[in-house]
Formats: sequence, C-alpha cells, structure tokens
Amino acid sequence: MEHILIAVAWPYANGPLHLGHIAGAYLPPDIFGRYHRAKGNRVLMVSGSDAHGTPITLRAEQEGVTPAEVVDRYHSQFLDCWRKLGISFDLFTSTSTPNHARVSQDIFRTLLEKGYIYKNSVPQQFCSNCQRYLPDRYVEGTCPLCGSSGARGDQCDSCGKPLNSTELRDPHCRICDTTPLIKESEHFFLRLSAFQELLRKWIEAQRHWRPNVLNFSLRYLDEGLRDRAITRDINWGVPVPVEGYEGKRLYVWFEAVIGYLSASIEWAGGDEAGWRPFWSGEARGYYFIGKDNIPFHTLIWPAMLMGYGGLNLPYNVPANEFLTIQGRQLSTSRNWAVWLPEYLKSYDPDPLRYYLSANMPEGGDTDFSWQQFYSRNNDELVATYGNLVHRVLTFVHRHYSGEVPRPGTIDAGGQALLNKAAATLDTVDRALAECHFREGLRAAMALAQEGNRYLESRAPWKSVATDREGTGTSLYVAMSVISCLKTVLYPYLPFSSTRLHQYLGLEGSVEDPWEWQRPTPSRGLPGPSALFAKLDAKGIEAEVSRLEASP
RNA sequence: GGCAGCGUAGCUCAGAGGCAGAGCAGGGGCUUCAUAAGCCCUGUGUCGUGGGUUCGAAUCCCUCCGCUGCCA
Repeated sequence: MEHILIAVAWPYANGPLHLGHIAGAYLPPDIFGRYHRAKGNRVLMVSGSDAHGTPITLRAEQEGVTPAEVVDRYHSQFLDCWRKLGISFDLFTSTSTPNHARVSQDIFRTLLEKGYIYKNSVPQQFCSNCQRYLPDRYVEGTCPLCGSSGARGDQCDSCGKPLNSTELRDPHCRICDTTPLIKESEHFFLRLSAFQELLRKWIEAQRHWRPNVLNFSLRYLDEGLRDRAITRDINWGVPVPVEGYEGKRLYVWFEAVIGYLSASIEWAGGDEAGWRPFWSGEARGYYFIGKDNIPFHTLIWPAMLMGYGGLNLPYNVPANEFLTIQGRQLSTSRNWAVWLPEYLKSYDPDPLRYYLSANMPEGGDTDFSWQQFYSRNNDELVATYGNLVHRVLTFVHRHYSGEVPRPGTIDAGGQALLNKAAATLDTVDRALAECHFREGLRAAMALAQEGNRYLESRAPWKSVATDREGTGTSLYVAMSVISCLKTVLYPYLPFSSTRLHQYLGLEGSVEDPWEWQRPTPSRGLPGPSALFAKLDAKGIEAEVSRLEASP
C-alpha cells in the first residue's frame, strides 16, 4: 500500500469553471485518484478555492460587495460542479481559512529565520485620495508601447504586453481616477536565487517527468532565477506575520501553493499522524496543473519546500497543455469558452469525461468542438461500448430470464477474448500509473470492440434456438468482458460504471478492487437500461451558434 | 524583438532514424440480438516549405512560412 498525495491546482474564485480547467487540471487527477483508490492505495486528493489576489478584490469593488462574498459565490459553485462531474476530492477547501493562514505564516517565518526571505524597498504607486498603495491592476493608463489608453498596471490588453505599473503614461487610480504618486514601500523577497543549483540538480534527475514540463523548467533555470517579492500593499489576503507590517499581505503566488500542505493538515483535523504520511518517506506527491502554472510547481514551491525542510518535493508534475475551443484560443474575457455549469445543465457528466479523456492535452494543445463531442458520444461511447453492454444484457433478460447464464466449457475463441481482457486490465493499469490517460482509454475501447467482434462471430441470436448451453457460455464470456470494462473504465466514467456494476449483479462496491470480477452464474439481474443517451445532432448547431453569439 | 513548442489522412490525434498509423467521417458488402447499433473490406497522405547529414529522415541539423506559449 502506498501513500499518494494528489495536489490539484487551486481555481481562482472569481469566475465559473470552463472546459479548459477541467481538461487541464481537474479531470486527470480525478481519474488518477479513482485508479489509486481502486488499487488499494491511500489517496489524499486536495485542492480549494484561491480566495486572494487582486482580480477578486477588483471584482468585489466593482460589484459593490465584499471579496468574501465573491469567493463564497464561486466556491459553492465549484463544489456543485465537482459533485456533478464526479471530481472526487478528499477535501476542497479555500485559502481563506484560519488554518491556511496559520500554515502559510509558519512557512513564512521559518524561511525568514533561515535567511531565505529578506526585506527590500521598492517604488510603488500610491493613491493619495484613497490613502493606499495600488496593486498593478488598480492602476490604469496609457500603454508606453502601443499608446492605447486603458492599459492596466500589469498588462496592456490592447497589445498584450506585460507591464510594470510605474511604466504607464498618465497613470490614474482605477477606483477614484486620481493620479497616483510613487512612494517607496518595503517588501519581503523570496531568495529564489539561493536554490538555483539545488533545483537544477533535482530537476535533471526527474527522468519520469513529461518532456514539456522538464524542458520548460530547465529553460527557466537557464535564464537564472530572480528573487521575487512575496508581499503586497493590500488588505485582502494572509497577513504578514511580522510586527510593523500589519498593512501588508502575502502575495498569492507565494501563499496559494502552500494550500497543498495546509489542506492536507485541515483534512487530517490537524493530526500530524494523519497528514505526514502523505508528505514524507515513500509517499509520492503528484501535482496536477495547467502549463501556465509549471514554474510555480517545479521551481518555486520546491524551493520553498527545500528551504522549509522535512517535507517531500513533488514526485511528478503532469502538467497539461491547453484546450482550444472550436479551433480558437479559449478566452474568458471574450466569452469564447464552454462553461461547466452550462454544460452540466444539458448533458451527463460521463460523455464529457470521455471526450476530454480521449482528447486530453497531454503532450500538446488539443481542440474541443461540439461536432466532435457529439460524434464521440454517439459513435464511440454509445455505439461501441454502451451498445455492447445493452445488447448483451437485454439478450440475457429475454432468453435467460434475467439470470447470469451458467457457462459450460469455454472454447479457444472465448479464451482468447478473456486473455485479451486480462491483458487490457494490465495495459490500462500501467497507463494510469504513468498518467498516460489517453492511452489507457484507447486500450479500454479496443477491448469493447473485441467484445462486439466476439458476439458477431458467435451470433447468439441464432444459436440460442439450437444450443442453449453454448450460447449461455458465449454470453457469460461477453458479460465477463463487460465486467472488465466496468473496472478499467471506472476511473474515466464513474457514473456509468457504478450503474453497470449493479446491472451485472456484482458484489461489493464499484470503487473497490482494481481486479476483474466475474459475474456469478444464476444470479438474478436488475433490468438494464442504456448506459448512455444518444444525442440529437441538431444540438450541435445550437451550441455552436450560442458560442458564436457571445461578444 | 528573444526563447521554446507545435504543423502527420476529410476531422481529432498517435508515432520520433528502417515498408506512413489509430479512432471517427466517407465508399462497398454482411448481419438483425442491440440506442438504424454491430462486423468485414476500403487510405495515390509532396508527414508545413526549402535545403543539409545519413545506406536510409515524418523522425536529426539549418532556412523560411503558419499557429501557440513564455519572456522583454
């Protein structure tokens, strides 16, 4: 039995989830977690809402509500999405808990005592009217590069260039329009430069990482790590635990990654014997994130852990690339996105899980199109897998009074299929252990095709009139294969596997053993119904035009 | 502007020096248990462009074009 920590990227609680989030960071860890639980390993899968940061405070100020209200709204929406999509967190918390603040401050203090955090003075925009320092996004002005007005202190949306707020021409406060002054402000910095060589040595040893993650991280090191400010002049966030700095907060990028640890501690109710086995010794930590988050998880968080000491570094960071939508880059500001709450109003969770697994952006960007979604649902999920299950189970009901047929001697053809099923269990096992999700799904679907071929060759609808026992044997073999599919597809398609587990009259729970359960002969079965619904192709056009109608 | 990645069949994507692959779509046939589902047969692809290395390049190197990302 192993301890597997599954650390999942923390979604920003300032907007709804879209399919890019799911394909990139949320579906893969769920598949991985369900697999490991079925294998009998101890799994701790944690994440939570990222409650801090200026996008949230800005949104709150624009809406005239508190940041906490914004966070609460999306946090409960996230929880609802996880439940409906079957994302099986052991704990999905938030960075606004007292526990998280305590753990973050503990790490801050320890790094400060060890000299990995130091103070420095930096120029900062200050609004004399609002009487406060302005974080980047609170300053608007004219872009020094392209000359367009309305550029923000962190970036110009017009030309897409990142900026420093002090570079803006004609800067003004986004709240009150006053022209800000530049004042010196004292901040704390993380001494990342101290970890340069340690990190390089460590990363170069991670041969099991995906090449994109490895190369990306090494490139950062080639450029040389620079120390970064970890505090801000803002009043929403985790307070800096140093006397005289009460008005400052920890920068989100420093504090949010600590959430993996603080959530583990929260999950264990603070009991060290509960959480530490996931963070030390042979325990392995897998960090599931999108590619935009790579440096935080392969460089910054490991540096923090090295400095803090006593906790495992990430074992793997299987970062995914991005999902494009109908061939175009996903954009939340232009509303070019498929929102998960919207999806879940109209469709079941498993078809999306299937599509995104089959087309997961593991090695490069991949595309989501409604056309493809419908076709994968109707032509693969329904036609190949769902129909195999349905034709076998309805046949058993009609001709064997709904009882598992008692098998006679299994011939070479049947045995060959059973061997193929056993091999598939191994293939999917290995693929999942290595986070090769697409490969595992491909292998599972290939077995479903074999099942259909076998039925075709046996034609039980013919033989049942003349050879009841032989036909029963064929059906038993087919049901055994279906049972194997139930297990290997469970991590991907938990909802339909749960139903199939019942339809097959199997013992125990669908979540339990990663093994091939055979149906019990003569057992009475509940009446089956179709595992998946076929979708009317008319829906494609409706979805596409809804997407294109958005501004 | 600098750096990196990608560009393979109508579509979505694998493959990474040794006869170009899968699924889906399309075409032909068989079947009728099943959600008009299933099975069999069916691929003339300048592997983005142009060059180079090699006995041999989709694969390695360089140029250019296009897309994406990171950085300035």
